[in-house]
Amino acid sequence: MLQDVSMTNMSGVRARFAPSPTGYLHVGGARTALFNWLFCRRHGGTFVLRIEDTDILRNIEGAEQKLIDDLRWLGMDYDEGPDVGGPFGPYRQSERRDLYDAAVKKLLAEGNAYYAFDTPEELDAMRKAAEAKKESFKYPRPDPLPTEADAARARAEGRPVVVRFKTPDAPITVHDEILGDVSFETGQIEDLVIVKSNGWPTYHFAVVVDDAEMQITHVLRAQEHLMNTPKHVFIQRALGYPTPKFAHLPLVFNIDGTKMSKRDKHKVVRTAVKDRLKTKQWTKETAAQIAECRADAFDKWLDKADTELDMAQVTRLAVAAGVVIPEIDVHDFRLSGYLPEALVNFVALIGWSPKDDREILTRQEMIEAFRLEAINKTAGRFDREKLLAMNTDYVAAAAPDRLLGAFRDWASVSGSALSKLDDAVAADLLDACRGFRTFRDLEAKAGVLFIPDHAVSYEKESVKKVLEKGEGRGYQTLQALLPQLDSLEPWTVETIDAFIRDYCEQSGAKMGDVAQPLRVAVAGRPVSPAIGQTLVLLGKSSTLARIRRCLDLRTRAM
RNA sequence: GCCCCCAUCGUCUAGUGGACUAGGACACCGGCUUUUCAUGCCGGCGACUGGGGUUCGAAUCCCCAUGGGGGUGCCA
Repeated sequence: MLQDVSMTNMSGVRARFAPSPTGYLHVGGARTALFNWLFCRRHGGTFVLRIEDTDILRNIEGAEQKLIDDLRWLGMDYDEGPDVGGPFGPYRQSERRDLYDAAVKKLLAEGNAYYAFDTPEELDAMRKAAEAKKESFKYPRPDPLPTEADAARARAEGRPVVVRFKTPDAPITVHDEILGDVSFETGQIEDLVIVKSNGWPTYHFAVVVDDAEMQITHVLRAQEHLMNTPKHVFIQRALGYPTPKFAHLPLVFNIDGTKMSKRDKHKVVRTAVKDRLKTKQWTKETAAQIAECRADAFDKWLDKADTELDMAQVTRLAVAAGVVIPEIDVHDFRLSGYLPEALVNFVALIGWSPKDDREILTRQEMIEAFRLEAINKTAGRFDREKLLAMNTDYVAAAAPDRLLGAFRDWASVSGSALSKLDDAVAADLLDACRGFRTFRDLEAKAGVLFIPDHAVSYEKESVKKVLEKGEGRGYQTLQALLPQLDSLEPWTVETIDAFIRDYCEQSGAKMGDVAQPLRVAVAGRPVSPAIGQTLVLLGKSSTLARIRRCLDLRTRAM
C-alpha cells in the first residue's frame, strides 16, 4: 500500500480538506479546499478528503454527499476519501474511534492528560466569575491529578467525565508558511478537553491523531485556526508525532466586511419582510401564509431566530418580497447559474495571485502558478460584482459544447422549465442570448418563449408604451405584420430580419417601431433576444398565436 | 478584558529600498456600438492609515499609535 502511494507521489506532499458534514459546502470552505487541491496538484502530492463528524449531534443527514457533489462540481478531485477509499482509511472520523481511544490511553498513561468531572453549569459559572473579575478564564488544573479510581467514582455518581490535555508549562513558537513565526507565552493555553463526556474526541484531538495517522505533511486551513495551532503542536509532541507544515489562509468576508454566514440569507429576507410590514403592504398573517408556516414560528423568525423557518419557507417570502437571497454556499451559485470554472477562478484570487496581471486562468495555469509564498496575509472580501463579471467572461469564452453541458446541469439542478429543451434548441437559445451573465439571467430573458402561449402575461407599462401609444400605433403595426408573417417562408433568422428590414424601408418605420411591438406581443415585455432570434426560438405558429392573442386581448379590453 | 494576526484605489490585487508622476481587474462616471435587455469598445475618477525612526533614498525595513479581524466551547 505505502509503496503504491510513494510511486505516484514523488514529492511526498499530502494535504487534506477536512469539512464537517453540517450542510452544503460554504464558499469559504471551497476556497480552503481549492488551495489544498492546487497545492497538491502543483507538487504532485496526494489530496485527501476527510469527514470530521465527531460532533454526532451536529451531523446532518445527507450533508456528506452534498459536500462531495459540490467538490465534484467544482472539479476538485481527491485521491483519498470516504467514497473512494485509500490506504489510510477510513476517512470518516466517526469510524476511527479506536485510534483516538488508543491515543488518549497513551496520553493518560504517560501523565500528559487527565480526567475532569465538571458539569457544563460549573464551567459556565467559573467563566462568568472570571469575566466579572475581568480576568481571562483558564481551567484550573487539579493537584494532584485525578486517578483512574476518581474517574470511576465520578462516573458512578453520574458526573460527566472528560479528558483534558495537560498543556506543558512552556512557551511555544509555531512556524506558519504564510505568517512566519507566531509565539505564545507560557500559560497562554489552557488544558483543553480532548475527549468529551460522550467518549468522542474533540476536534483538536481527532485532527492531530488523523493528520498524523494519515501522514499529512501540510495543513492548509483558515486563519481562524491559528490560535489552535499551538494546542495541536503540543499534543503532537506528547504523542510523538511529527509536526506538519502549517499555512493559515486569510479569511473571506462579505463585501461589507461582515462574516459570510448562512444567516445572511435570513437577514436579507427578514429586512425585506420587515419593510413590507412597516409600510403595511403585508400583515403578519399574510406573511405567515406566504411562508406557509405557523404564525408563532413566523414571529420568532422575525425576531432573529433563524432556525424557526426553513429555506423553502424563507425562499417563498423572498420571492414574494422581491428580494434575491444572497448566495453563500457553493450550491447557491450552482443554482444561480454560475459556471464552476468561473467560481473557482474567482475564489482562487481571494488571498492569492499569480503575481502578474493575469486574472483569467485555467485550472492548469493556476496549478502551475500556485505557490504558498504567494498567499496573502490579508483577509479578503467576496465581491459578487466581480464574480458576475468574471462569469460573464467565462460564458462568453466557453466552447459551445461546454456551455451546453453547463446549461444542462444548471437546468436540471435548478428545476428550470428549460431543462425540457432538446439539445438543438438549447444550443440556439444559448447562441441567441450571447452576452448573458448567468443561466438564471438567460432564463429571465428568454424563458417566456418556452411557456404555453396562453400563459404569456402582458406587462402593463410596456403595453401602454409600445402598443397603445400614438392611438395604438403598435397594434396597427402588428395588424399589418400579421398576414405577411403568416406567409413568410422559410422561418429563419435571416428571412425574418430581411422581412422586417424591408417592411421598415417601405413603410418608413424605424426598426424599433416594428421590433418592439412584436417583442411585447410575443414576450409580454420589451425584453427578449434579438427579434429574429426571438421569433425563431418561438417558432412560427406560436409567434402568430401570440400576436393574435395580443390583438384579441386588446379588442376585449375595449 | 486577555491572547494572536493583519494594514496599497470602494473591492480583489501588483509592488520585497531607487525602474512608482504606484500597475492591472471589478465597481463607479462619461462616451460609442445596438431593433429591446444585456454584451462589447474607448476614456475618466480613484490608494500606499497616522506618527516617529533607519537610509543618500522608503509603499517596501524597525518602533509606537490607530483601525480591522480572529481566538478565548465537552463546535469544527
